Amino acid sequence: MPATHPRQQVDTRQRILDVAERLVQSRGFKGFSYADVAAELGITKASLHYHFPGKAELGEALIVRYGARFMDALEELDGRVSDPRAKLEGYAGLYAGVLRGKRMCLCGILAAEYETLPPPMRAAVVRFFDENEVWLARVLAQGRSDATLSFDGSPSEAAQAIISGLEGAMLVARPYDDLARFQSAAARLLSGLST
Amino acid sequence: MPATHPRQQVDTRQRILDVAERLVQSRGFKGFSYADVAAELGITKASLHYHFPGKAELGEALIVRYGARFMDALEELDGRVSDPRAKLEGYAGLYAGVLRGKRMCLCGILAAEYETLPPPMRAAVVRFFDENEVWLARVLAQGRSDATLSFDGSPSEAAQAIISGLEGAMLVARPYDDLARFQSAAARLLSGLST
DNA sequence: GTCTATAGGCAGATAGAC
DNA sequence: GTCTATCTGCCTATAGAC
Repeated sequence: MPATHPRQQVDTRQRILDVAERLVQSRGFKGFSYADVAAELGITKASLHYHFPGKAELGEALIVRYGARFMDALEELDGRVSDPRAKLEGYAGLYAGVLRGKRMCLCGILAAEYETLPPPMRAAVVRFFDENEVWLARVLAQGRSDATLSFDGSPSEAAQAIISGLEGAMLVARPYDDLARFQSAAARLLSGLST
Repeated sequence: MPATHPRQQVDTRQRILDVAERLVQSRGFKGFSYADVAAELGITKASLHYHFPGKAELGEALIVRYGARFMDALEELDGRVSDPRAKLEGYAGLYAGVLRGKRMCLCGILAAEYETLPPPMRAAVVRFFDENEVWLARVLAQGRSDATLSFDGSPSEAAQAIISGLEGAMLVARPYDDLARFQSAAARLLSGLST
């Protein structure tokens, strides 16, 4: 089966996304420029515009890819472990992995810049949080039904608290460059759900 | 007792800080410009540079004033209520008040932009979190000693979890423009500390 | 696909008159 | 203290050659 796109173009597109993703996760969407990405890849700014017409389209593509990868990781987690409690630990571990790379969650940092984002990017950020909430709520509901987890309120509410708790833990841990600070807060979040 | 500075200058300086503070809390530090502030106050950009030589100095002054006001509010809270549990609710209420004004915590949004901040601003952001942690840890220690609160680990660790939990709850609630979402997460954070 | 060249705008900042 | 005028630099984006 032939590739649907010329290989070189696809590779360049992915490399652009890789560099831009790292820059956004560390410096924010307004904190990086086409010039930054171009310089790092050894190409020109004009070439970037061939792959992504504008910064808004690049930003949207970043969120879509990031969200898809995150969902893939959650599916992989579903296949690997069945215990709800272990799934939650795996979920927190995904965040820890991001922070280990000195990065903030892409959608967490974009949430901070939400007011200045173009509407398509705003919608994609909210979609990311919604998808996470759905996955977490399912795990929480399962855990409650088999009595491995215990919590007040609806699974969705509890899921929202986990998401915001982990995002906040990343946000604050990063200035301190202190992974343990994140781990401590994350463990505390999940321990409240144990039976 | 005469004012140490001419009244008009002081007022202008405060009005600059007021406008800039609101802009940073909604759009971020890189999301506003001297032109924005000047236009809103009906003065010129050049006048702003008289009061604050550069954006870095303006930003630092913003954090210092914000932190001082926050600490004042905590002192007022200490004088008004004595029950540790009520103090924590009052603490979360301060965050809720900020969010009600469609704003993010100043230092929370600056934490997201941390990598791009000038060093003096970085130090001031960390100082803000540290001061909050000290206050919270004292309340938590008191609550544990009089058995009105219960938690694992050190008061400082628990304090860090509260700060990051509330910051994250604001961060995520804002794209949804949903105060209830924040309140739900905040209540869940504090309920885990009750006896 | 990638380049050179450039447009057009906005950013932070300064000089100097009043 | 505030103004006008201006500078320099970086930004996103486009035109058109190769």
